[in-house]
Amino acid sequence: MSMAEETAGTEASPWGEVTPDAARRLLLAAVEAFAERGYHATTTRDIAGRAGMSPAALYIHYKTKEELLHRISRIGHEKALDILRTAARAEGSPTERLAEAVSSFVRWHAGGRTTARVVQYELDSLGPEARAEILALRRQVDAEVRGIIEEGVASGEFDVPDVRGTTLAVLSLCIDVARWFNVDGPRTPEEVGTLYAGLVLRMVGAGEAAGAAQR
Amino acid sequence: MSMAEETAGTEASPWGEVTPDAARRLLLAAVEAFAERGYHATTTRDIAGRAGMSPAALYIHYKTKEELLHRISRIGHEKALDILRTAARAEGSPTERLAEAVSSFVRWHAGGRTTARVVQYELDSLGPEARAEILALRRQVDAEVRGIIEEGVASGEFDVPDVRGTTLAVLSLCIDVARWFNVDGPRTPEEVGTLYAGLVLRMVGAGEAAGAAQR
DNA sequence: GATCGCGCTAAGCGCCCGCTCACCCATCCC
DNA sequence: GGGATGGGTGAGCGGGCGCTTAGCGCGATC
Repeated sequence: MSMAEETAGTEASPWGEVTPDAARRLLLAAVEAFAERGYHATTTRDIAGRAGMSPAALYIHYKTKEELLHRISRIGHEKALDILRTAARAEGSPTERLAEAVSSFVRWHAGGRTTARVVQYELDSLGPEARAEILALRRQVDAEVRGIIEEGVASGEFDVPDVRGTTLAVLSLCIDVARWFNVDGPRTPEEVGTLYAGLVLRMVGAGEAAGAAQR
Repeated sequence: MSMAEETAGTEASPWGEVTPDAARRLLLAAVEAFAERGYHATTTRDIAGRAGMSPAALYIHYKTKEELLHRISRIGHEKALDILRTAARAEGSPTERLAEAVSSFVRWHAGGRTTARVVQYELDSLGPEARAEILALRRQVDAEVRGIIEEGVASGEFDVPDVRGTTLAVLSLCIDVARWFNVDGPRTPEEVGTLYAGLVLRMVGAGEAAGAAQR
């Protein structure tokens, strides 16, 4: 009832694919609760209550509380991967594509902080098989960013001595936005995205070549 | 019994000041448990068991489970602040001091990943008053790093359009090391510290001035 | 308009949580 | 040697947890 405006601030929350309606409401309630208090501190009674249902209703749509987290995590990672893939496979130089990848990835983590928090920080609460599935998605995320950086190195635009380490650092920087970003703070997701894209280009040495060309 | 080698790998864990001995063993057990499973998923029975004591023994030394987390968090933040202060107030140019600050801060997060994880990621599990106290320490941490960057801008060594935002990004980058660093992984804390110091110097535009001077 | 099936609820099971309490046993002071 | 002190234990409390089950209301079907 109070979460109807969810579609407004966030960039088109990807929960549209979840059906039926009651299952989606429960998932949305779980995302909110997990983000606020963490998975283990959230009770099934709390989730059901936020969705306006009785505790037992949850188990009609999901086998366990963990299945809720698993579904949230998979959908979230797929969305994150989709964002990076779109940026990585767009037209343009590695510099342009890296900037777009970072800024859109950061925008997602800042704007959809609620979801991103759960997706990025509750991984350990999953069981072994579910975690393994999510880790495979993470490896694809890493490969996507590493690909852009490698292309930039190959083209001479970037100067990166340690590609794997720098990829790790870039992703780490973006992901941690979900931890500290505050919706009531002074910065919009767009501003943070722009700031971070600039910082990352410096990290890969993209400014130097551009600067040298200008001189 | 199995945690006697704690002093080996880690850089002189700061728990020496905690007395008596039983209280320190409980604190150490709590750090391990909180880092592995999170605060809410850890039971007092688990903590006491790791320390080789009965569940009731915990309440002789600590009023509640939360007091354990509070103590860990305060000691950890004080140690982190101490590390940054030492680097910030050393002799040398802003470039040298920023590099030393980042590399030592990162070494602490990687080497003492167990402690750092609890310190950096379980803040929300504290009550309002305890959290407020810790947040004050965090503001001092931020001010220390911002100070170095401001000096570098003033001296012309750095080129930083957004000092507050860049400070945030630098700290975020360092802190997130505690999330992904793996002791069994390919990198030592020293290597990550060196890598990150280089990346941060690029973020503040320190390479440019040096590069320009070399040309 | 009776039947069926599905989404949902009320009630509650068994378990384990944080925490307490009555008591134990070394050590130390006199 | 007797008594106080303080770190420690075993048993257990009230309560809240994840999850189950019996049954209810209601729209679709014929």
